[in-house]
Amino acid sequence: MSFYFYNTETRKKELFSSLKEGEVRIYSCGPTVYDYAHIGNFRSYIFADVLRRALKLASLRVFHALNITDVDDKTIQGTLQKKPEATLEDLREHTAFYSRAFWDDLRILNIEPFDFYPHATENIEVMVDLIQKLKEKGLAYEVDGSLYYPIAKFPEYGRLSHIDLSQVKTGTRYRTDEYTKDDIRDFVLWKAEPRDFRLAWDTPLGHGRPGWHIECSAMIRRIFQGPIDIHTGGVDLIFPHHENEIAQSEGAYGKPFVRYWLHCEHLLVNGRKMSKSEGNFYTLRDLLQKGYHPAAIRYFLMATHYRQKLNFTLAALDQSKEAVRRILQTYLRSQKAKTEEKDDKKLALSNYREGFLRELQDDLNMPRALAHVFEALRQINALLDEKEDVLTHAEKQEILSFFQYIDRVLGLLVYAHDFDYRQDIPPELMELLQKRTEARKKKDFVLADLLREKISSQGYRVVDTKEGSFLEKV
RNA sequence: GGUGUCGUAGCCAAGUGGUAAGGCAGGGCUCUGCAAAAGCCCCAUACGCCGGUUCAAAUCCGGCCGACACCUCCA
Repeated sequence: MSFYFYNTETRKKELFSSLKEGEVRIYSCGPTVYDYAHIGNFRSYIFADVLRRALKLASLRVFHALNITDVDDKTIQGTLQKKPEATLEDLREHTAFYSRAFWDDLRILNIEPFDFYPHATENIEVMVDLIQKLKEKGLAYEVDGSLYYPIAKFPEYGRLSHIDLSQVKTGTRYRTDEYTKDDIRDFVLWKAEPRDFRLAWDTPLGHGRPGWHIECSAMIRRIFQGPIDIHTGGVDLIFPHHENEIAQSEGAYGKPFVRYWLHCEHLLVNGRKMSKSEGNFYTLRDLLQKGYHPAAIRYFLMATHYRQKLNFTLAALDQSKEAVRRILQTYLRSQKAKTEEKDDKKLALSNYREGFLRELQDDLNMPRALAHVFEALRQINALLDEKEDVLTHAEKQEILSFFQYIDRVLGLLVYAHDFDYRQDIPPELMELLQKRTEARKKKDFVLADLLREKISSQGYRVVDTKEGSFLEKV
């Protein structure tokens, strides 16, 4: 069994093979740390997470980098706003704040740590080297100290985004006369800054700072020393960002750069792209504050196929929570099941397990993978019903190992505790429950129901089972 | 204007030539003093509209309608 991925460059689902057998090198475009990331951004990181987890589930070794853009117009602007005389140290402080917020968010969403987190500001030299290489090859020209890439000299420019350059609009959306570039579609490699501007570096290229696109090309080179297998990002990066990366990397090294380009579709709000500039975004913090659970958010973001636009609504988040609850409820129930001394086994989950992986291998078809999970849940619950929560060791093992297996990709079990409501009950409520139990024994149902209402008014519900009564926080 | 994507049940969402996965909601049942919770079962003759190809189409082709995205910083 092998993976198939939809490659943006060929617009086809292709059989995946890595450069080095058994190993996969991935680079995912990460955040610019000028503000809190919104959950649309996180869709793309969850996608990267699911990708790496799926590859690992299939026993491949993954080397995965996520870059942190910590210098650009926005980070500089933010720093200067706080302190007009800001230095690079201030820039670092400013971006460190949002970096930390970003790490927190990744952890909250249970996104596995990546292997490399290259920061742009820590790779200035590498970028300078790359730009110099481009200069040597005649793939950079200077205007007023800044360096630009002449796309006319890279004949394959446009092959990723399938943009026909002759069709690109000119004159209407650009005011051509404002540009000093030879061709308005050329992009900047190095931006020269005035001597007294302190948020810049002194390099052999002069005093200035790198253009945005160069960082990915340079850092990929530094980390992987050559071509990579998979490059991911949101669809909005296809053009021009990734197109420019290709021009830079292949232009400089004359070798293929990326084997498979995978792009994740946008998260929408009311049918429109969630974005900072539109102002229609939610951060993870916003949603947590509204009381939504990280597990519901993680599930919501990964349950739809990554190449499908996904419309965000709070109602959809509620639906996701119910789905997660169902998964975790069954997990907890299985975990709590008693065992009996028999060695027969009345269920086999291997079909679901194999189906789960098979669907993921088909271009990460998570909706189908999840369908297998829910079908398995039905089997498991039916067995637990039939055997009144007493399983054989073999059965319990089969079930728990199934959960462990799917969770290597789903990453939901860490939240199970939060869905196990029967804990941390205030003592006074336990007393009321006790009184109710006594009332029921005496068949004083009027009093019992009164006590139940009292408890529920406190935000807890009474759950009667064969083993006795419990309280759950609603 | 160029390049693409999408339109499937009340909602979310797979399927892309062989007769509609899954989730949420809803209904029924089991359990219960009654409830609740939980579980099980049921729930689209139908895939935006109109034509065409085919033994067979949600799936391929053509047209139309609607929505969105990229072409500008953006995951």
